[in-house]
Amino acid sequence: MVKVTPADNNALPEERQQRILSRLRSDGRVVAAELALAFEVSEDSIRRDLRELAAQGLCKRVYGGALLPAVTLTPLKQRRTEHSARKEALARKAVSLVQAGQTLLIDAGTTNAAIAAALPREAGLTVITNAPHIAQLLLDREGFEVLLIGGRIDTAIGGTVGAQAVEQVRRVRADLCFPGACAIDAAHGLWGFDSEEALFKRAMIEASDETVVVATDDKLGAVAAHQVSELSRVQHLVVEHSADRAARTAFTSRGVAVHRAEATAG
Amino acid sequence: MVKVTPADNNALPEERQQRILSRLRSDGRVVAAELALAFEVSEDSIRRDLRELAAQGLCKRVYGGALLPAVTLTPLKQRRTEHSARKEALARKAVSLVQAGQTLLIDAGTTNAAIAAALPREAGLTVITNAPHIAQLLLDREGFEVLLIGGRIDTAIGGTVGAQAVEQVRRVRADLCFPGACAIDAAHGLWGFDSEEALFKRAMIEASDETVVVATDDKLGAVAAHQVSELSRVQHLVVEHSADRAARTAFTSRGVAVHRAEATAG
DNA sequence: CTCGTTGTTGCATGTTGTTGCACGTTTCAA
DNA sequence: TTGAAACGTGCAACAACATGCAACAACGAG
Repeated sequence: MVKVTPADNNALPEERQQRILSRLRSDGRVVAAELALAFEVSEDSIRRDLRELAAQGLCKRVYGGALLPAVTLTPLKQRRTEHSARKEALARKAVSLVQAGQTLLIDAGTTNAAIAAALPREAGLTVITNAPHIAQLLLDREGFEVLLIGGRIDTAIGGTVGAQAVEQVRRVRADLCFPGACAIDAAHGLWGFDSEEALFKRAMIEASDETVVVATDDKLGAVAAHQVSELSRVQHLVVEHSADRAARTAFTSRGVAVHRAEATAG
Repeated sequence: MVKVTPADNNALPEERQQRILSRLRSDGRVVAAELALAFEVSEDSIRRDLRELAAQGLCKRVYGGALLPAVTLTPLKQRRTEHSARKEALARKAVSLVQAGQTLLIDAGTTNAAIAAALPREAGLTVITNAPHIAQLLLDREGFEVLLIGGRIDTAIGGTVGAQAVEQVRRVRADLCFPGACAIDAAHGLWGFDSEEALFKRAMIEASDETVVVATDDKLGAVAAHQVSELSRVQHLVVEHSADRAARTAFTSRGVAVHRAEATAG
């Protein structure tokens, strides 16, 4: 059985590659011959597409078609070591929104790990997180009440997502939540790369009184595949010092309090 | 009964190998003739697949099909770790009880962290743990399926205990469990220092087919405040090389398989 | 409008990977 | 010991592949 989207037959080359990727992500595999039939191009062109996608690490070519790339696409450990000054500046500004005695819901992610590391000790904070790395970090520093969200860990995310995690988040209540931002756009709100991830972030936001989105420049105005929530559920946005002025006012005019991090030394 | 995924019949060659591996991991064994039928290829092709998988150490070929490979101990790499040589020796012996494809329930604790660090990669192991430190350790090494037990983290224990954690453990099933031992006594069984901790360990044992207690010398024959379980629920006991002979036979005579770690170099 | 450039496409070429079969060998159980 | 089933190997047929090339459309500069 071969799915044929109405417009598959006359797609632009780049558009065709996107559609191939989309099929790959939903089915886990694509067959060159089937794609050639669906897009009405020769298998040679399909092979060229797959070659390019593979060069970008977006698929793994195999005899007859392509599969999803091996899960080891995750240099998570490596990413974590990037203690960039920019993320620390963002984290310092984000932490200024936290008040003593509050309960925080902190998502997985390197930016959020920086925030957790910047939290004040001895402020009687309770932190709920789905990331073992963040939990560990806070345990080492002592002085925090830490609650762990259980479930299956997604290695690409570095934390738990999925039904079990969502169910647990629904049973807690937080003052502030820090959903990791994959993309945020003034018109369409907050976005995630992965479906499960987006559902989890949404649950986080619904379990919190206020939401703080901390976004590096590359995430501003971007849009990803799965919507997490409307912008109206976001009360605070923390951006880098270098963030575009127009982008900042776009959020401010929609009722989001925009906080600008200090300029970094470097 | 032979499971047949809808698309098994026309899988790409490499995809077919992945599916074979997947079957192997879930069933523990595969039969060449069945695979040939399911994938609609000749047994020759299946044999070629199994040969390749075996060459990568991902399966063990036997007459008629293939089995999961025997667990190969991780080469003793002299990495700088906080674990003492004694704990590493204990961990190596404990890991030898693990078979490829199994699901393990691992409690918090430094000894258990050493065990987690000694687990073989690429053996298709699923690890369920209540300790963020252990989860983090396995995520960094990659190649493991990790499930996190959520709940409030007890800072003294370094992992989650309490009602929520117990509830989650009740919903999983493991082949082997490693409850951290506070004290173990031939007459009275396994003991914990803390009430909540003991309840959690009991839940772990009840969720597992077999229980392995790994005990340093100081814990042998000791008794603590809260009983975790009778000795009858413990199938394996791993002790140090230096463990008292009388203490060892006391456990052996009660039906517990006692495994003695190698003598440490230092 | 014309021309050159660029990018895409399909085709022809030779190469590589995969498959099933034949044949001789090994394994296992009766 | 014997026979059937499973196995390894070599081989030929075939499908998928990479590469080079020419045709063609889209596009911008002159």
